[in-house]
Amino acid sequence: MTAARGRTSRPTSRAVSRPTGRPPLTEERKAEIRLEIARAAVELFVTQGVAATTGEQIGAAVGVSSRTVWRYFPSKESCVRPLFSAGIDRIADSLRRWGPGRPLDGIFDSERADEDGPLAGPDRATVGALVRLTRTEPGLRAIWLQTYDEAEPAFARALAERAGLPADDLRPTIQAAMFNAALRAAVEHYALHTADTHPDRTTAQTELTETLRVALEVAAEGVG
Amino acid sequence: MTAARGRTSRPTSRAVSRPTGRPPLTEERKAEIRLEIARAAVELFVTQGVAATTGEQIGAAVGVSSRTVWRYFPSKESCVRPLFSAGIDRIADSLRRWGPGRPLDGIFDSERADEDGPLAGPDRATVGALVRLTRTEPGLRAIWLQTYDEAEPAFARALAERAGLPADDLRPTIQAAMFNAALRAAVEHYALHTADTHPDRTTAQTELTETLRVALEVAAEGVG
DNA sequence: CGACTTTATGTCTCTGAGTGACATAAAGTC
DNA sequence: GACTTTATGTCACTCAGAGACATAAAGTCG
Repeated sequence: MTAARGRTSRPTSRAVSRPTGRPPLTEERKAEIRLEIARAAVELFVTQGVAATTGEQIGAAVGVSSRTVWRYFPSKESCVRPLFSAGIDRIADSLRRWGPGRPLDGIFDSERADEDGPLAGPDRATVGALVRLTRTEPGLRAIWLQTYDEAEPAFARALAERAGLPADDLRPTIQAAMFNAALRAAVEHYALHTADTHPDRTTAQTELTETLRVALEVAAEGVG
Repeated sequence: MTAARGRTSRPTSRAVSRPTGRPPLTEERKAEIRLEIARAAVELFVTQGVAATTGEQIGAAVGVSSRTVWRYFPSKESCVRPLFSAGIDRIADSLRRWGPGRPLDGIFDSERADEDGPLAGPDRATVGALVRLTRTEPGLRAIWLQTYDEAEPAFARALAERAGLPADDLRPTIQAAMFNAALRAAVEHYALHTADTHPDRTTAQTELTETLRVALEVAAEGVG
């Protein structure tokens, strides 16, 4: 197992006089392990299907017992979440850093969408396949939706702040849901229609950026 | 058990010479049973929490074995779906009957939203409580999201048709997702903020209609 | 009425997800 | 090496959910 065995990294900042003993895993290390389990799970889900893969198999693929898998993830399907949430987290960060008064449609190009957008990173192709799997695997679909759903309150807060409204106001709440849904639909559309037609990475990324640009445009226009 | 026992209703139109034997349950009868199980499940979920209620208990509450519960629903949490989907189905019907060229914001008032809108019907209060439960019960949240998610393709087709575009075009797909999300967010906001402040039925319904009107307005405006 | 047929539900059994309790190993301090 | 804390493994358990089969319900036809 390349993953979960031992190997505590040094915590950078000393907490105020921690008692002696084995130092706990850093959050970074935990995230690494989670990601390793996630990749193994996706590999199995794609090749065998979700129902046919057991927690035991997922653990074995990383050299870990099933019990440990459940310590890192609350359910079998949720093992894919780190792959899903990476892209959304980048968008949420972009939105958070975005100042008030500026139009939303500047988010991606200013933030180097080619590298930082959703579906970026080393798992681009994997996540694409995973999103496609969402169509046939209801359990994965649920995780996919849940991942976006959990980002929604943060969007709502940001939009409410920009508009100078209370955080639980109806309008920014609805706008956040719409913004979120537009992004999700765009990523899905990309994964389903244009992903595998462009094996070349840069072309594919350009397509994705264009798709997201349309999403922001439609979000700004509204549904007529 | 008031529910699932026997009692086949007469199929209205004879299928072309069905062979002899016990007639199958009509779809209406099946829907009745599903609804009865759903109500019992919600009752238990609200009072005990989801984790604490077993399939056996749900079945017992309707006088049916757990095996039968799984014949009507694929999972414990999905027992609540009939309550959730009723409102969305009404909206989908409204949208389907809506002619091309007309603005979306006429949907509800013309369709007597007070009686036919989401959260209408005898289960109005129950569904409100259920939507609130969604905040603390991830399993129910997943069903709630899934219910709306499944309505999305129909919305996308309707919008694509209105715009004279192919069904899988990017823009109507995104618009459908936004429209859907706006409705969902509005219903949630209503259930969380204004539902129990108006125990009076008509006042509550008026509030809901107003909330939905805002949702359609925001959907039409877009997120600025 | 009873023989026959089809459907709905119950019973039994099994796999696997997920949890809690406890044992053991890893990785540090003194 | 003694001691402490954390991470993981092992074992035992509950329950969700599915498959196989038996039985009951509800009809038709003689």
